[in-house]
Amino acid sequence: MRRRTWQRAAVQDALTGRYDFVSAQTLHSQLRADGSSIGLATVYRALADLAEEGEADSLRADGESLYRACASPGHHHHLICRSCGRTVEIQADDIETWAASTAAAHGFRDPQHIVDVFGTCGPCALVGASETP
Amino acid sequence: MRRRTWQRAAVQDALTGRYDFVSAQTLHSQLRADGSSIGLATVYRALADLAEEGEADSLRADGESLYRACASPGHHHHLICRSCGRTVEIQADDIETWAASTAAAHGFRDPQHIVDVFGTCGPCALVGASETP
DNA sequence: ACCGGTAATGGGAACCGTTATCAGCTAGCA
DNA sequence: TGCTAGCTGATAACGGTTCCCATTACCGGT
Ligand SMILES: [Mn+2]
Ligand SMILES: [Mn+2]
Ligand SMILES: [Zn+2]
Ligand SMILES: [Zn+2]
Repeated sequence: MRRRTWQRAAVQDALTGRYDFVSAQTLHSQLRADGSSIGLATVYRALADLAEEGEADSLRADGESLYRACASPGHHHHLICRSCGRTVEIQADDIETWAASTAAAHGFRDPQHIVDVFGTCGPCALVGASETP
Repeated sequence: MRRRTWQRAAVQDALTGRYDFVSAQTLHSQLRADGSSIGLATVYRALADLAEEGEADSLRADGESLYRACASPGHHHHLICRSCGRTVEIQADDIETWAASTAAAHGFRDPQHIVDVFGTCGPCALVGASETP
């Protein structure tokens, strides 16, 4: 069974309180700055568990894993600001059927797909690439 | 200017001689096994250069960069076998326009997208997940 | 409330892919 | 055939992640 610890709750709360994708190390720093004594390894474990349970989405960018507590419960994709990390959740049935039919057309079974769109969001485009509103 | 060394040629040849995505370390091991004295750092540099020149495509999987000498010169995506790495190059104009319009619809500029499909190819489905034909 | 077992924690070491360093080498050119 | 700037490769360093393991604390049973 999976025990409920204040550390897991803290990670989940910190994640839910953000609008962007965040790394384990960033989240750990934030928690420490807020006075928590949580360990880095625990943050890694909690995020991995949340992702496994479907409570968080994860993606890899710049060689690190980023996590986000998504509002949409089902399968969806992301439109992510390169500058500030602001994320929009995207539902696209066309993509789902395209991926499935493309795989089938080439004799590939059990298709999965990775679809992510990156760009510069409106606020970041105004302010310039350096700051992060 | 960029010099032409036997090391770069060896990396390019080794890459062209494969049908799958490979890591720098795997390619280095293969070259060494074939009698070459090429260094690991050189393989990393050569692959990075080939990718920059558009001679090779790269993607990240399981925390490592994989490279492939693609036949299609322009922008395209990949259908990749999880088991053996066999890769099919995919052209999908629908996806291109979808990604661009989705980004624009949410006020995101300079959109880029990552679209990869993974599955089990025909031969691998027959043989079972353990072997790699 | 009190155990007892057992999953979870956390600090540090280990791991692993990748990049930086730098002395020696060599492709390309006059 | 020399010059020289770019290239090579052994090794050290780096950064994110995972492992290790002694200690802690959650939780079901009493
Ligand atoms: Mn999808
Ligand atoms: Mn595309
Ligand atoms: Zn932004
Ligand atoms: Zn296959």
